[in-house]
Amino acid sequence: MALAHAIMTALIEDDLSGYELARDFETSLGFFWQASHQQIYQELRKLAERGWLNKREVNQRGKPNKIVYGLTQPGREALARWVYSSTRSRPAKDELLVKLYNLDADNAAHIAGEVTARREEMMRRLYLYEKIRRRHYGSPQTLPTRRKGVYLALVAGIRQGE
Amino acid sequence: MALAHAIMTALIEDDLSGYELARDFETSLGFFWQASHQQIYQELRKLAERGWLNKREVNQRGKPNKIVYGLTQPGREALARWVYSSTRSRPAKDELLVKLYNLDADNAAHIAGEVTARREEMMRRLYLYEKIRRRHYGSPQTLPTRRKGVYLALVAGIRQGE
DNA sequence: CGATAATATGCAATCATTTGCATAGCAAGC
DNA sequence: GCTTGCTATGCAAATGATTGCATATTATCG
Repeated sequence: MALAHAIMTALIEDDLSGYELARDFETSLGFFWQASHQQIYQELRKLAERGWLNKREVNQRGKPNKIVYGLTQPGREALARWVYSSTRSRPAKDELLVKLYNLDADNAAHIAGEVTARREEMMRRLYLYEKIRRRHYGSPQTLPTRRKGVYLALVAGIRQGE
Repeated sequence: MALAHAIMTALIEDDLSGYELARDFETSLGFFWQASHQQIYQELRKLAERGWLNKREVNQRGKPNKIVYGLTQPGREALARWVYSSTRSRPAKDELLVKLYNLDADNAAHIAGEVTARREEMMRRLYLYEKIRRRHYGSPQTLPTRRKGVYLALVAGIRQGE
């Protein structure tokens, strides 16, 4: 049930709609936990039913209305408990590395192309994360505790990407 | 359908039983694609039905009989085609980094413990992979093409682990 | 002889995730 | 007026993966 907790984590500081969550999951937290909008919408409803999130509809001008979710007290408590649960390290599944096991003279050019594409995508991502780090985490020692954790996750993500 | 192709990849050079595959998936290829024995047994039967693998029962002394699977010619062709299909980069889901977003004074010690455990596990793994690299991939330039690919995957895995 | 452990395979239920489709409001540009 | 694109939410079906259980053979140790 880690998606639920990833969503709640994204809601620690701000209330967000499903659409906003899905968008944010492509950056920031999405570096460590990706989810499609279908998954997110479903999970949000489940979490609201369970009482871990509250929902309110927000009327907007120029845009369709949205449903904004926020952490409830029981939600915050469940999240705090989850941190103490045992972490199962999900495997990093990577098709590209499996393809490398199939390298031969015929497919070498294709695989090299895929590796290049992967590297370029990662470089774009690293550029974005580096920018975030400089802008928001310039002096990590002075950050409040929770933000230090986010900083560490960011640095870990950058290292891994490199 | 990447599990199917990961399994076939594991069978490129050697015929293996489900049990042996499951064991191997904990090392080598399993660094890039993990699967439980239930998944593997099911997938093996599906692949055999589709004609991509052949199966034969092997009587053993001192152990229960096993069913050994091998790549058929259609299987090899399907695998070769798969290499050219587009790679969807599966996200690296990592609960531990999500937990870091929840860092506070209360849980800091617990999270630090989990980070340490992760690092130690990774160090053990890196030690193993380093050993494999030295023993089997000492002079990568002289390897046949396919083994060069495996070498590159190994190095990528080591770098990522570090 | 009994317990334990490794080998070896499998079913059934549930949960997680993806894929494909569907709808709808409004803005901006042609 | 039409198309395109972004915002916003959702259903249904299929696939992928985990969890819990079940079974059986043989070796080894006490």
